[in-house]
Amino acid sequence: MTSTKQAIEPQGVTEGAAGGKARIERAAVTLFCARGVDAVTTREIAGAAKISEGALYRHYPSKEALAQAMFFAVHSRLARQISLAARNAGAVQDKARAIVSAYVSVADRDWPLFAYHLLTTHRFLPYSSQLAQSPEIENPVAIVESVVSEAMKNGEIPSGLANLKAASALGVVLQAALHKYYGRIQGDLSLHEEALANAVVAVLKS
Amino acid sequence: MTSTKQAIEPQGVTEGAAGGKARIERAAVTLFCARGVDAVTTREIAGAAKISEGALYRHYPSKEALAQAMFFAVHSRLARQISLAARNAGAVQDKARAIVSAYVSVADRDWPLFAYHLLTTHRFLPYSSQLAQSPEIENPVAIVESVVSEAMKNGEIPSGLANLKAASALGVVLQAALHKYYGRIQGDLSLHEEALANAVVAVLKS
DNA sequence: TCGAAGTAAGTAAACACTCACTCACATCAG
DNA sequence: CTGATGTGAGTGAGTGTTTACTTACTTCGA
Repeated sequence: MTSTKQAIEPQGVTEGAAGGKARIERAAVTLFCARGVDAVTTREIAGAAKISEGALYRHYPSKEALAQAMFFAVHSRLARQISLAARNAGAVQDKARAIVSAYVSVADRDWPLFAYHLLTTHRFLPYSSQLAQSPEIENPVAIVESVVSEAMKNGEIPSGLANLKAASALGVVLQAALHKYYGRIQGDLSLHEEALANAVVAVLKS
Repeated sequence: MTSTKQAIEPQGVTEGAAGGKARIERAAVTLFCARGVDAVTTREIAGAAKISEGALYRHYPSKEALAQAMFFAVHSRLARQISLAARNAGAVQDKARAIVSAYVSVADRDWPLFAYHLLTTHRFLPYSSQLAQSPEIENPVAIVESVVSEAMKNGEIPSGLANLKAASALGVVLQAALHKYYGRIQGDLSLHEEALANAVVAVLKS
């Protein structure tokens, strides 16, 4: 138990010990959330992480690279978990519940990091299509859209605009997360997993 | 018809003619959306508005004041329309439909301005509680929460956490708007008013 | 002893904002 | 009608400060 890496998840960014790099990442994510990437200075990040400004550049070549790395750490984790959830279950309802479960568990596992992703998506999405690791399917939104689209073809849910329905379903969960960030909802998101899943299913069937 | 001011709404910010101030506002909102308030320079705004940097300061005392003014222009318009919608109708379903209608009509009336509001809410919400024009009720989110809360008391919808349900209901509409901004949904939001309203009602009843 | 991690003091560029001045256009006393 | 006076909007070249990033040097654990 002492040296085994416990590698179910590859010990994600910013989690675990308090090494210099981890402290930088935690400080950066918290500050970026509170004031926005562009308004936070490298001096502030270094100060909050209790290292000098120069040391920051031992770990990341630029502020932008740090901001990007933090974003894609959650983004790819989300994509992986959701893709898995979408593959496993059978009926749409089950897939929906599994996807909601994946979202809230990623959010609760590292809330500051998830909040950062939530608040800065529109800043980094352009990069996402540039990089295009997998053809397009490694994007949480795209995965949800394809699940909805298939369920419409199967006649499991009323047909309509898959894009729109996917957006609405996602919104149920993401806005709840946002309201948690604003302090309007307390406690772990997983406390509300049941209610959120029910709401998502209701949207899909509407 | 030639000289009457047609003043149903007080000819909102950035709408109408192409005067210097209006050009500044349109340019600023567009740039702020695309790259974020902090990343956009005053020189860029002036350039896009085809005036000099100095002229910008004849109309607004600072870049931040300009950004704030644009935000609260939509924020208060939204609050007014939603408050009206919430007051008029009787049953929750009707209120929900009226509120959705208010959202999409504000969004369609001046989409760039609405998109700016959508993308920068988390930046300006702190100010909103500082200013606190009306005790708290002039906030779109708070209005929706109180509608949900009352409907729960009346037994119109299953009881539960009003905050959570309000967030989920709002998410249905706001995420759809976001997806329109990302280009995943085309055309005016009002094209989807019916579908969105149905989804919101489904969430409330879930 | 060697390299990764840290420090303190830079530097050049970019930024928000200012300032002295111009200009087109009202207003209106003589 | 006309010339003086005022005004709101515009210009463009600054100004001081702040910023991301660099560099030369130190520390220290394996």
